[in-house]
Amino acid sequence: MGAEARRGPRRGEDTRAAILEAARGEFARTGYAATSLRGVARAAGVDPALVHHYFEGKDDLFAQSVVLVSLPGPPASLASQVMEGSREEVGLRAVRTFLGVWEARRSSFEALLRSIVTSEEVARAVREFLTQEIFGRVVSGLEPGLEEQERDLRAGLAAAAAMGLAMGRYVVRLPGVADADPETLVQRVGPVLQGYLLPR
Amino acid sequence: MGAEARRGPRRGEDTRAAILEAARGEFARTGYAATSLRGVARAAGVDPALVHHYFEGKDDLFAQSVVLVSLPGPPASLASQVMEGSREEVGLRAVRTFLGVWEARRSSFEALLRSIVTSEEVARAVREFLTQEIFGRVVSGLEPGLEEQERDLRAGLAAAAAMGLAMGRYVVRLPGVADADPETLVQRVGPVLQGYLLPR
DNA sequence: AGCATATTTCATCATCTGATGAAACTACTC
DNA sequence: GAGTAGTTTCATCAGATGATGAAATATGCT
Repeated sequence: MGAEARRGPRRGEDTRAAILEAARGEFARTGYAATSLRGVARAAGVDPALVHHYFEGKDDLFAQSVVLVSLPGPPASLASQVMEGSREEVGLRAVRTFLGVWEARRSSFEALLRSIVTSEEVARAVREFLTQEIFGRVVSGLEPGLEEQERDLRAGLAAAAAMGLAMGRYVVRLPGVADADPETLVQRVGPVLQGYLLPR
Repeated sequence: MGAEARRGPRRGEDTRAAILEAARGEFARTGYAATSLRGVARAAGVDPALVHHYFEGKDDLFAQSVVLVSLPGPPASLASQVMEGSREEVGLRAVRTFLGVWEARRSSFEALLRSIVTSEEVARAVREFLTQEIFGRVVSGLEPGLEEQERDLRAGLAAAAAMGLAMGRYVVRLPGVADADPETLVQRVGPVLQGYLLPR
């Protein structure tokens, strides 16, 4: 007998934080659509109703646990961080910046990555973020007055290269890419982004 | 009154094919985990039990509708198709070959792509296919006797670039990449794969 | 002490999921 | 025409899911 869980607060435990942490893990494992609130509750060792007590629903939980954490700051500062310095090394700086952000927030970034595919909303957000906020600004900054089609192509190819690197390293875990030293990747992939952003 | 659906065969309709087609569409929209057999049945305008009548279960349906169709033939022939020709244009041929296969089987390929993220099994299969069957062979063929680490890195980077292109074009639909003419992509991305596979 | 507030659990809903067995129906063979 | 095999629908199951409202408990305030 006895194993009935007592109700009421448990001292010294930050349940909300535990739920957030568990949610990040679940979203990172299976993506938005396949993650269940009950699964999150189970992973957090908590009653499912508690998840609803702290968050409005699945959308809100995803926003709080993943999206808010994935961004290190305002997008514009990311873009300008990439732009700052010599034109010949934009590519290197871009890869270095991204890898830095990704590695530092690995699990929430992985969750975001896995959710691109399951949720059209997330896909749209990532598309707009990458093309408008980041690479669009960078390309326009490097070469103002470029016609729209060429600008989109350059920004898109750079974004695709970045996504490929992310997918290969965190989702598919390609040997050689998943276990490479970050700076190795910067040296190899940097010139590629450079070529996309500022052809010859 | 009247609206009860009659049982028994419907002449002239290939129901199994309709289910396969609907399944491909659903898997392509939301990936393996988020696709339900009932959703497939609904999309095919068919009773859910019929899906079970024709297929063993979700795994089987996925295998029949997506996996079997995604491969144009034995992997080895894909690899040799890429190798055939001048060394200086392996990159171009690789991108051209892949884009050709993808465009021709777009919806089943999209389903595969979306399922990489939701199913660890699919991810493993894709990883092994890309690194061992395709780019592993290509790199080894181009430069035999390369040490394992370097071979994995080159193959992995090439695979990552290909996946990025696929994600950008079919899943995230980056403007500039999603709507580009295939040959434009070949011309821009080809040199990148070339650089990964055969550095300088 | 007593009271208010926030936290946690329980019980329950309607809905969806994959799955199965049986019944109705059609088309074909003899 | 009777019978058989294959196709389709229906009824139903157990389990999971998102969600809600109410009860129980602990903590902090006065």
